[in-house]
Order: sequence, then C-alpha cells, then structure tokens
Amino acid sequence: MPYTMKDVARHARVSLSTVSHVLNNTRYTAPDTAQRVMRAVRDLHYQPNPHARRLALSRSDLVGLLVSEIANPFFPEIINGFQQGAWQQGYDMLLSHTENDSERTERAIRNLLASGVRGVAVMSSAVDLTAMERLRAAGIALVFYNLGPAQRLVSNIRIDYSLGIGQLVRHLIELGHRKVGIISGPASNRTAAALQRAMVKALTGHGLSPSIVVESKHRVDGGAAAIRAVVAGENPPSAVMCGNDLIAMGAVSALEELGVRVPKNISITGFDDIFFSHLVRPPLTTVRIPREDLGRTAFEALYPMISGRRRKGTEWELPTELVPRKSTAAPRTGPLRLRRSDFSGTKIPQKNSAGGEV
Amino acid sequence: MPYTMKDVARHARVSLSTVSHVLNNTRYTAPDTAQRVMRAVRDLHYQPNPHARRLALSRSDLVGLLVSEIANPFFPEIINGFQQGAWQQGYDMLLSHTENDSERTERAIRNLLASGVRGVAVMSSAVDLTAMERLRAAGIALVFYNLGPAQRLVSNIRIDYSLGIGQLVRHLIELGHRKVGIISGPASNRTAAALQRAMVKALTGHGLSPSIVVESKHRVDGGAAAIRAVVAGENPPSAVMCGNDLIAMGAVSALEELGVRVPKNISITGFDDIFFSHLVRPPLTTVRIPREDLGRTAFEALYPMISGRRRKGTEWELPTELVPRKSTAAPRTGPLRLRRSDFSGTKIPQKNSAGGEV
DNA sequence: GCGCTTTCGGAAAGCGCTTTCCTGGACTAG
DNA sequence: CTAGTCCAGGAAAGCGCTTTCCGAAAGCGC
Repeated sequence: MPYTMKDVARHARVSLSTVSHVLNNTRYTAPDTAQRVMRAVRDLHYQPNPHARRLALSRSDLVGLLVSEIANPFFPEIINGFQQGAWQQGYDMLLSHTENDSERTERAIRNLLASGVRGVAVMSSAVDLTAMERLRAAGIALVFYNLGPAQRLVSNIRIDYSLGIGQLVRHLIELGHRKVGIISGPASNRTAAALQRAMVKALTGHGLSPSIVVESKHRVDGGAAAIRAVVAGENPPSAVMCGNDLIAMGAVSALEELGVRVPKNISITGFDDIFFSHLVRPPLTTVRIPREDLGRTAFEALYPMISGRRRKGTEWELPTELVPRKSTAAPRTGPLRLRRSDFSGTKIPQKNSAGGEV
Repeated sequence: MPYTMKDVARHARVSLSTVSHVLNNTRYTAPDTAQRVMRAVRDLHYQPNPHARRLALSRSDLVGLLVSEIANPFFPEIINGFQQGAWQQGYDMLLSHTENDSERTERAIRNLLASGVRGVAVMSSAVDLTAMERLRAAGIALVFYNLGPAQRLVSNIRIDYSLGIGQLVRHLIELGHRKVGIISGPASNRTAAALQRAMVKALTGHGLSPSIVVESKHRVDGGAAAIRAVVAGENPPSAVMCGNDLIAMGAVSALEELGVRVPKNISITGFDDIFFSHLVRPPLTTVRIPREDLGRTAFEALYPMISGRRRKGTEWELPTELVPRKSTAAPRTGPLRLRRSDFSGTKIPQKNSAGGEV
C-alpha cells in the first residue's frame, strides 16, 4: 500500500490540511513547516492518489484527446504535441480513439464524460457533432480541427490550406503542367472538402481549372481505384493532386501496375507529409501540416477555457508548406500509354489497418 | 453536474446500498427492486463516477500499456488488440509512452503506480527493468515481451522467431542465395539480439553462416548507414536480412542512391511487417509478427493475475510467418557495381520522428 | 499590559462510491 | 400461537483527498 497524506502529516508533525495546503500552494505556510512537509514527501516517496484528488475536487486534471484511429499515421505527432502541452501545465491526457465505429465512439464519449475531463480536443473531422454537443452541454471545453466558428467553450484550429496548396500549384505550373487532376477525399469529410476547394481555387488563380475531379476514400486502396478512373478517361491530366499521402501512395502503386512511371509519365502529389511519404518510391512531393504544432496548439487553445480564464473560444490558424520531393517532374510529351493490367503487381489490401480518414 | 447514485436511489425509491449492489451484482436483490433500479439508471442516464469508484475500491479497473513511442508503426495494432481485450473484461486501458526518455519513463511509471493500475503490459524491450521491479513490488502484475521466465506476477510472451526466420532463410536459399548478410538491431536490445541469434541459427541449419553481421539502430537512417558498410566490403552478400522493416527501408533507399537495384542486384528482407512495408518500392519481403494478437494476448496474460485467479505468471508463445513480396529475387550473377554516391538522392533525415526501437 | 488584528495549524465535513453490519418483517416449524 | 430462520434492504463507516471554518498564538499600537 502506498503512503497516504496522513502518513506524510504524521511524519512531518503537522496536520492533514497543512500537507494539502503546502502541496497545492493554496495558502501561505511558514517556510520551515513547508520544508518539513516537503521533506516528508520526499522521504516517503509520497504520491497523491489521483482518484481521491479528483473526487474531492469534483473536477479533474484531465484533458481528452479524441482521434479516429491510433494506427493512422496522421496522429502520432499530434498526440505527442498535445501531451507535451498538457503535462507542462500539470494536466494529464486521456487518449480515446473512435475507430470510426459508433459504438466505440459512444463509449469513448461516455468515458470522457464520466472521467470528468475539463476539455477535449477533437482531432478528427469524421466525428459526430451531436455527440460533441453533449460534451459541451456538460461544460466541457472543446477544440476542433477545421470547424468554425469559435464560440462559447469551443475553439477552432484552422489549417491554412491555401498557403501550401498555393505553393504546390505554382510548383506544378512552373514544371509546365497545364492539365491537373484532383483526387480528393470523401466529400462528406469537412476537411477533405475544404482541401478540395483550396485546390480548385489555387488552380483558378492561375487561369486553370481541374481537368478531372475524383472522390476517394482517404486510403491506399481508394487512391488506387481513383487513379485508374483518372487515367482511363481520354486525354488524362499530366499531374494529379491527391487529398492525402495515402491516396497518393495508392495512386503511385496502381500506376506502376499499369506500366505508368511516376513522375516521368505523370506527376502525383500527396498531402499531410506523413512520416512514410519520404520512404516510398518515388518520395512524395507533398504538403506538410505541422502536426506536432497542431497537437500543442490544440492544448493551448483548450487551456484558457479550462483554466477559467476565458470561456469563450478563439480561432487559431496553422500554416501549411510545400515539401517538394521526387514524385513531380515536367509533364510527359506524348500521350499516356497504359499497359493492360495483368494483376501481377502488388496486391493492395481492401481493408487496411491504417486508413487515413481524419 | 451528472447524476449520482443518490439520485438513482431516490428515483428508484431504494437505498444507496441497494443501488450499488444491483449495479455490481454483489448480492441478491428481489427482481422487481432490481428492475426499478435499472430503470432509474436508464432514465437518468446515470454513469458511475469512476474516481469515486476507484477510491472506494482502493483498487482500480485499470490496466496499463507501456510502449516506447506512439509514433512507432510497430505499436498501433498492439494498442488496439490490448484495448479490445481489456474492454471485453470491463477493464480500462491507460496508455503510456516513454519516448525512450528516462524522465518521461519515470513519470509514466509514477503515473501508473499512482493510478493504481492492476497490471501493466510492457511492450517494449528498451525499458529499464529496475523500474519494472518497482511495479512488481507494488503488487502490480506485469507481462513482458520476449523476456523470461514467467514468475510470480510476471508473465511473458515469447515471439517464436525461428518459425518465420526459418521460412525466410529457406526462401532465400531456394532463390539461390549462399552469401547472406545480417543487419541486426542494437545488441543492447534483447529482442534484436534474440532475432539475430535466430537468423544465425537458421543459416547454420542449412550449413551456412552469415557472410557479415552489422549492427544498426532500429531506424531508417541506421539501415542506410549499415548497408553502406555492408556493400563497401569486398565481395558483399547477395542477400541481407534486416532486423526490422525500417532498417530494410533505409537499406533499400541507400542502395538506390548507390545505383544498386533491389532485388535485382541484392535482396533485402525486413522484419515485423509494418503497414507500410507493402507500400514501399519494392514491397518488402518480410516476416510478420501478429501484432493485434500480441496486444490481445498481452491482456489475456495479465488477466488471470489481476483477477486473482492465479498470481503466478505463464509463458505464452506467438508464431511468426514469412510474407514474401518483391524485395527478394535470385542472386545477381556478376559482381556488385556501385555508382559513386553523388548525394543527389533522397535525403534521409538523421532523426526521425518514427523510429522503430521496440 | 490591554485589546485589537493577523497569522497559521488543526478539526471536520464532504466528494461519490463500496461494503459491512444490522434490522424489521415474512416465513416455517413445532 | 410462538420461537426460530431467512431474506431484502437500509444505515453508516470509510476510501484519500480538499477546503471551510475555527481558534490559539503571536504581533501591534497605545
């Protein structure tokens, strides 16, 4: 059995309340009394019981982080950044993942609620907003990702897609591309829709419009299917911008099966700059979202609301940035030749453990 | 403020204790009384306060999962499997990551201890064993990964490397390889050492011995550096088995920079079968560790110890299996030609956010 | 040196739950 | 009809902490 506060009090020859006050800095205590307490704490390796503490406070030192899937390569850095921020302020993180499953989401929300988290960062746009409303109704601060506007107890972090996408489009145009296609994420996904708008707008800004727009799941298999549709059309584009890196990877794989070389015959770009995007062949030209910052910012956005400083949320914005690699090059000169697919290439599993839906 | 048990009791016109007993099934209650209670629970959407519960029980329904880094692609499936298992038995998971940082580890352990977890699965071999002893001394059940033997409160899950490695070596030999090199993980890492032994033993079983053994960090940059050392030697091997997939990916990248084609000029194999290993070019021939099972088994191993059924730990074993893909082929016929590295290839960051140290 | 304020330690209630102990009533047996 | 036996449900203590309130001692001005 670990030591309790009573043990510390006895050891330091003070009362229970004094120990608590010293530990929490909640009222002035004579220096040598405080010293005695601290000594006792150290001597006994005393650790306050967090459950008792939370019960007594009837509010916790917990903040939740809700992601869709742990296995999604988009999240790890966010988790780290968030936790770092939380720890720095003496908060603890409760990590929940929904796996895009309503039962699991339900359970996660209940858990969050019952644990008395002070705030929750919802780093997934594929999450049910009415469930979120339940949290807010319970007085829990929220921070969303690409949802607006800020309101009471709700902050919002907007990703400035236009910045990175602007650079990307300029990059493609400088390479000589004039026919650019888009494989975007599912239209039902807020983030994917916003990204697609940014892409179209950037093209329009240069007097272009997308030669084709295809929708795809944010996954490798989706990208493979989508690119087949793109190149099957007559006069396919010389460059395709994908809604995330996984789509792009799937596209590259499928193209290889079709005998189309990337970037020689067609340029492909990703989005997110997940860790593996520099490992695939060719390394992906993509746009980076500063994900560690995103996690840290998420906590920063939560903090004023949960520490009672300012209940009203605020808007945050994070930039994006082009990361040029090897999957883009000057456009091909002749027409695109496809090899009749013989299905001898890499099998791409239909259901991947690591999707990319965020 | 959420409803409390008192509210439920009032609503159901029974006493507090009856509610508790009904909820926990801890003594016989007349059917209609129980019904009334359950109705009240549903009507109020009552959720017990976990902190109060844990305080009262002075033991929690928590099990810890300790991993080294969230960002490590080795862990996501393990986390999922473990959580699944825990939830099924009504336990909750506390996820901690050490980031291979002693301060963070210390904090994680303290946290686990203070939260009163009943057991901890330590799914990282790069973790300080004396710290683990502290947990065990506190009566917390442990399950390790590739550490033996089982003892009081300590179970162990052994990965049967020999199975998959045996298949892998046979695969290489059938392709015609006779000179096989090894790039293993750091010798200081239990798991890496065990894997290396399995590789050597499998080769020996076929009358071969490794033509060269190089040690590397379990990371992409380590693999790149290691393969350079391997091919720099005279008469380099025609196939190289790597200690994990990241090493293999680094090796493939570095070889490409050197103008060496994989698998045409040299065969490279990985280990772990992380998600991305089928996405890199060429898709990696590797050996799969059933990681979701591993996570689930970790909880299963913990369960008898924490439920008081059996304090003594047990030994578990999980198989491994060859996953043949495209990074292996018949050996080259002529000598290995290197292009003088012009450093124009992909830059491989020295410090990756996602290492592979487990 | 007296009455005032200030300072700081301690007692005690309460957070929401579990669990032991007890009691009042319904039943059974003689 | 009475004594003994069950059985369902309630009262209350306690888990380890926070926080309010109280009071003793010290400090101060006059």
